[in-house]
Amino acid sequence: MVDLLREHDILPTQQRVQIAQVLFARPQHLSAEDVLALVNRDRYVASKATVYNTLGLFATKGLIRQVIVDPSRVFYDPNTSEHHHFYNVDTGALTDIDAEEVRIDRVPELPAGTVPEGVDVIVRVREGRTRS
Amino acid sequence: MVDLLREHDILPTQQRVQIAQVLFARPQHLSAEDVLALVNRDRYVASKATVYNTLGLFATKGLIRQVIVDPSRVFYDPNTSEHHHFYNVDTGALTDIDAEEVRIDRVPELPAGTVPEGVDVIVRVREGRTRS
DNA sequence: CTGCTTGCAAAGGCTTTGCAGAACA
DNA sequence: TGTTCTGCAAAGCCTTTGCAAGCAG
Repeated sequence: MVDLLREHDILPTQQRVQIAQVLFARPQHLSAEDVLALVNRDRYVASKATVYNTLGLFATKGLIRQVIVDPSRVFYDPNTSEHHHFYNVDTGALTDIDAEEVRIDRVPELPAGTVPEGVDVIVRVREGRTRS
Repeated sequence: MVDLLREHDILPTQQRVQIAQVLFARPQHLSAEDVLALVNRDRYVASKATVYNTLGLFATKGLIRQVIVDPSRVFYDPNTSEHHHFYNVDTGALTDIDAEEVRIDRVPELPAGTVPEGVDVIVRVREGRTRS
């Protein structure tokens, strides 16, 4: 974990290591509030300010990725490889979609003077019986 | 404009008609704050509360569409036909992508018990010289 | 008239910030 | 030791809400 941080030019402090461990414990999508709660579950590790600052830092350094699907909060995804998301608008559940499952036939020319940064595909779903 | 509202089961009040006129003046992507400013530009038409409530109502009724690309604010798009967006993370500029320009080869099976709600494709770009 | 809508101001949720003290190389 | 990080509390932003007065049908 310490090495992972170093590889991304992040000084591995106590708090950052603990926060990274929470994020990378398994593939998941956590809000800042989730991370704050999890990192301090057993014993006090980091303040709210530190959690927010650290998540922002990790995202900037490319260690994790922001998932923007809900205007009320940002989710953080430890999986930075190309993939997409289902978002259940009723429950808030966020699920991965493999990159291969979505073929983007080709994106039009980018606006002048811009370079690509990434492509997000969000498939919104809601609770409901599939007509069958 | 009045008819457009009626078709969507929206009681066409003064404020709602004015707000709709701002939104549908041309294809564009406006934040709530933008709408508030535009609708009151010449003379006072609607309060902040009414603008927010009205935008929410219009979105719920399918008259306009929310575009969620920035955690700090929601954009409203009068174009409800299938299409996608470029988002310039440096300038905040939002541009349309025609639906035909992006072919989604097929989305994987939806999570159990859910029905599709919509697909959003966001191509994030940033300022930069295209290496050429 | 009766119900829905509006507006004000206050509250709310999430996130950022200023600054002093603590940790790090 | 010099620099960077942490934490607290306060501030900030966008958005929602409660409630009384006003408008629509």
